[in-house]
Amino acid sequence: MYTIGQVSEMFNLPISTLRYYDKEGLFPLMQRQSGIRQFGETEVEALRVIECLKASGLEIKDIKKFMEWCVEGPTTYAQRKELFETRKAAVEAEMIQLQKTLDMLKFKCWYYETAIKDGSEDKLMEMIPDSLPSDIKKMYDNAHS
Amino acid sequence: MYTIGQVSEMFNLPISTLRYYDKEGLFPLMQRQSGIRQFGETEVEALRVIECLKASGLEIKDIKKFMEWCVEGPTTYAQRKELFETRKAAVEAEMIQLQKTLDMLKFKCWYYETAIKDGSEDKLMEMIPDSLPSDIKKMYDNAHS
DNA sequence: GTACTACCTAAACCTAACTTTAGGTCAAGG
DNA sequence: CCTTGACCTAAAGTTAGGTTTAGGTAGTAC
Repeated sequence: MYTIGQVSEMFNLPISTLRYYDKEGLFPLMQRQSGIRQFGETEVEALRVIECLKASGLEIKDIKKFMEWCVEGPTTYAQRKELFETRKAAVEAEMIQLQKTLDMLKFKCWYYETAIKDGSEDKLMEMIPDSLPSDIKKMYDNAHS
Repeated sequence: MYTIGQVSEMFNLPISTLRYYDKEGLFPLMQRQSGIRQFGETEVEALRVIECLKASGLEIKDIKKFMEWCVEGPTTYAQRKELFETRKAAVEAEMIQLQKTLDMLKFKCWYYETAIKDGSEDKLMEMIPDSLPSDIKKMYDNAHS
């Protein structure tokens, strides 16, 4: 069993955040000892799942719903599985988007490196792809597609 | 030249968002024709960069700063390059984090699939890794590391 | 000439996820 | 005893990134 302060250190989360999560119903089974929260293994594991679901883009109120399903027992296995499948698809989609963003950023890094080396003097030049040599424009177009 | 409505359709962004971006100073060179915004190639290209920087996690006020650097001309190439290098690093870090999240989600999908097949009846079983067989726990631990 | 559409502004409103504040309990140490 | 530290609550405040509202202008279609 851990106090809220210990869990705060373990997860590097402010105490206020843990209390907020509790208020939002993310620890439906948490016990109290004369008013003081007692974080057990269940709550610590719940926090790991919370961080995962949050990182996947799920909102607090939907994480709460998931925690309620957990309390309901095996009858909700299918719903829980579906939730994770949906989150998996969402994260995969986000990674594809992030990869495109990364390609564009790499192009921009290369672009400014080149611009600095060549000591160009065009104002806002990086915004006018048509003015670039065709091989560079190709790299540019790839970065934008 | 495009109207705000045309740009809204091109980028699939609400008109209100474009006006908000303008108010925040994201199109420092935009012209007006008797009060009406005129989006030129500069603004369209700016919007592409805005979407990229936003997707990289940059805040609006910092995107504005970047746009001001663009107006200042070649003297700010180094700062702009550094900004993109920083964004690149941020996105790379986020992708690593997302990959970890994805591993955990995949484990959870597999976990519930197994739980459904085996028809287990443990309440909150997915929160008690110690109760799992060691080969499964290994997969679990991998997913958590 | 009037209805419709697309544009405009300023300012109020909204939401999620926290954080801060103000005031209170309780156990241990000096 | 009284102060310090760790816990508690309810409620107000914060921030980013928009969206909505209310009221107005301007060009075209009938």
